[in-house]
Amino acid sequence: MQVRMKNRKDQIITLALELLQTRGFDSFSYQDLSRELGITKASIHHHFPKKVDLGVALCESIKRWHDREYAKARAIDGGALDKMNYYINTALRTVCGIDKICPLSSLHADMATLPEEMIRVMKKLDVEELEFMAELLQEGRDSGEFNFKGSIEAQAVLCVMIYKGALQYSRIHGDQIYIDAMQQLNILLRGEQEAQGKSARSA
Amino acid sequence: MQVRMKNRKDQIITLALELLQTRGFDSFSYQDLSRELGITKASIHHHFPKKVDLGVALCESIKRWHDREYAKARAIDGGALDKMNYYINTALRTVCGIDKICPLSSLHADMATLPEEMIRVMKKLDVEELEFMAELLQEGRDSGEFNFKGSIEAQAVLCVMIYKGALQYSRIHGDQIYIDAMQQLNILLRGEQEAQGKSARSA
DNA sequence: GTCTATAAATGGATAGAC
DNA sequence: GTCTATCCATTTATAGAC
Repeated sequence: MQVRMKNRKDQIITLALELLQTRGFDSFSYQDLSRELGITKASIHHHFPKKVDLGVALCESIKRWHDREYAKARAIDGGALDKMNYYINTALRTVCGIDKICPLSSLHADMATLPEEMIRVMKKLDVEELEFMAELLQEGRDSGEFNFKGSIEAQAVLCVMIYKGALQYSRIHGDQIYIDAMQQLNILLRGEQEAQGKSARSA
Repeated sequence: MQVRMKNRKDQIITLALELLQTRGFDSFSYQDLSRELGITKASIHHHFPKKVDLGVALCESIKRWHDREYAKARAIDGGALDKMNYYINTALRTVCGIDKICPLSSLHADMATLPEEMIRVMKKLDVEELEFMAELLQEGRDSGEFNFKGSIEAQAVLCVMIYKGALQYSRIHGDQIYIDAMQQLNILLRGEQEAQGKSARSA
């Protein structure tokens, strides 16, 4: 599956990220990593002495992923909806596959048991994601592509909750619920306009 | 805090539910329960031999809570929005307080590690919640109180994702994000109408 | 960087006395 | 229904050899 090309540290992070998204930070162990990588627990401890070290590395990895995907989305040749679509339905959807949730959602759920260091980064990642959404919403509203009511900030909050929730629910109830949620989000953003034809039907 | 009036079994369930909402099913132990209740682990095992037994009891408790609150909401003397408001902003918001998430959201996050028995009930609870939302949305649309676009089912999915997400985010980022999300949900449901005055401003 | 070995603590669980 | 005592597996973590 994975073309053994990265160094061990990156291999561990890649696998740990996957386990974070499927089981949660508390619910995967050094033993899980050791088994799947074919090295001992002690070796993992060599790269990440304490689990919190691994946790912080995971947060940093998520941060890099975010920055990379925000940049790719911004570079999309198209409107705000195209950019948002790329981020949600290509970028996020791809790292989640059929059985994983957004890594940030996973951290949210484990909040009460996470070390303080991880909480701080997690909060920052949340804020950055909301700012990115707000940026796209502003762009879409300015261009006339979007027609939602209410403040940009409140709408950004709504968007994030919807697509993260859709990923969580689709893991349990299958693809259709994700499709439903995304289609409804589309309608919601476009406001008065039609979903497909963009043909304004002003009463 | 808790007026020692219920039997042990109920005391355990009450506390376990709280721990489920704060830490997640995998991340609280018989030891946690034992410590806070002042009885030994062995005593807890007497009431719930295996943890899955406790888990199933928790699911059943959530189910009873749901049925009770759905009934109370339906009995509200008012429109669909009042009923929805009761369920979300009174019932759910109260059991979550400032530091807890919706118990069903907690189970969602732990999905990969939960025993099959719990998954089955969890799915059923999800479906029932979506049906309840759909019922309120239908009522509101019929009465003209709501003006959202798209199918009832898709909109129900959206609502659930929004209020559950709002509870998760507010635990991390404080009340304001919850208020923002709820206000935006309100606007979204009323559609063309104004949020407060209900004065139709049909262009 | 990886291993063996091992420690110390925790978690789920059971047996049997009171 | 609650306790003491105990078991076994797992988890995080460290020491030290190769």
